[in-house]
Amino acid sequence: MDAERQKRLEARARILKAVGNASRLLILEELAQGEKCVADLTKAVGSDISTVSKHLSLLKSVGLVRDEKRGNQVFYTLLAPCVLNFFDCVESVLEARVQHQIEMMG
Amino acid sequence: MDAERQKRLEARARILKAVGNASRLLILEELAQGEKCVADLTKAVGSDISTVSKHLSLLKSVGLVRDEKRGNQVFYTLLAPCVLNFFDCVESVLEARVQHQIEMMG
DNA sequence: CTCCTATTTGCAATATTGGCCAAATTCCCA
DNA sequence: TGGGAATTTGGCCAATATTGCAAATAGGAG
Repeated sequence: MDAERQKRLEARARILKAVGNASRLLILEELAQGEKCVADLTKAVGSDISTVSKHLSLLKSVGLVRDEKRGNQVFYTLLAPCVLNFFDCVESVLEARVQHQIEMMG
Repeated sequence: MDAERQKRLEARARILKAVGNASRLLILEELAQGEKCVADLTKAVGSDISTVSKHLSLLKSVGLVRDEKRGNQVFYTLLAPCVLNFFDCVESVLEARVQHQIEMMG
């Protein structure tokens, strides 16, 4: 595979990989409702705050969210709401899988 | 986070994770042109055929592709072309990132 | 300045992934 | 039945990812 294509695919993969994690998906869902601070997101996710902070920093590094410090808290905002459209496609894949499993049983 | 939501998010994450890898993205792009056998995909990807076979089996396990044995070769088909729509969103994120970097420099 | 709160960073432990090689499997053809 | 080609599977290793704890940092209030 040529190097140019390789680079392009790796750039894409980096973003998609960021979305391929349950905790980060939860964070994105929460942020879809509007900006949230790290503490709020930590409550929602249920892991250590340092873990959540790292997830956020990853999402930020790929450009999916933005952070803004106000007082001593940091608020995160969803930058690419289009990622939420992924989910329709993903759901359709899940449903097709279930359908397929039912057929296999019959 | 409640267990139901957790499960739903993990199911989604599994699918998205499958897409978050450069080799697998390449495979999906190739399959977007029509069905291909493992050997053809191996040529395109450039890793060992056993590696490509494992990528394919992962893509199949999450329901993104289907396989069909004909003779002694196995042909893979893209089942969820909607994943290709992800890429527009991903591209927009990439471009926004570049834009942001330019602003930072100015 | 000092304390308190919110967040990030460094570190170590553990888990997962991606890759290759070798062996097993499957199917065709003689 | 035996051999050869295509693919999958198992084993193993290196690289990467995920997590929590503890320490560092940044900001606001007194």
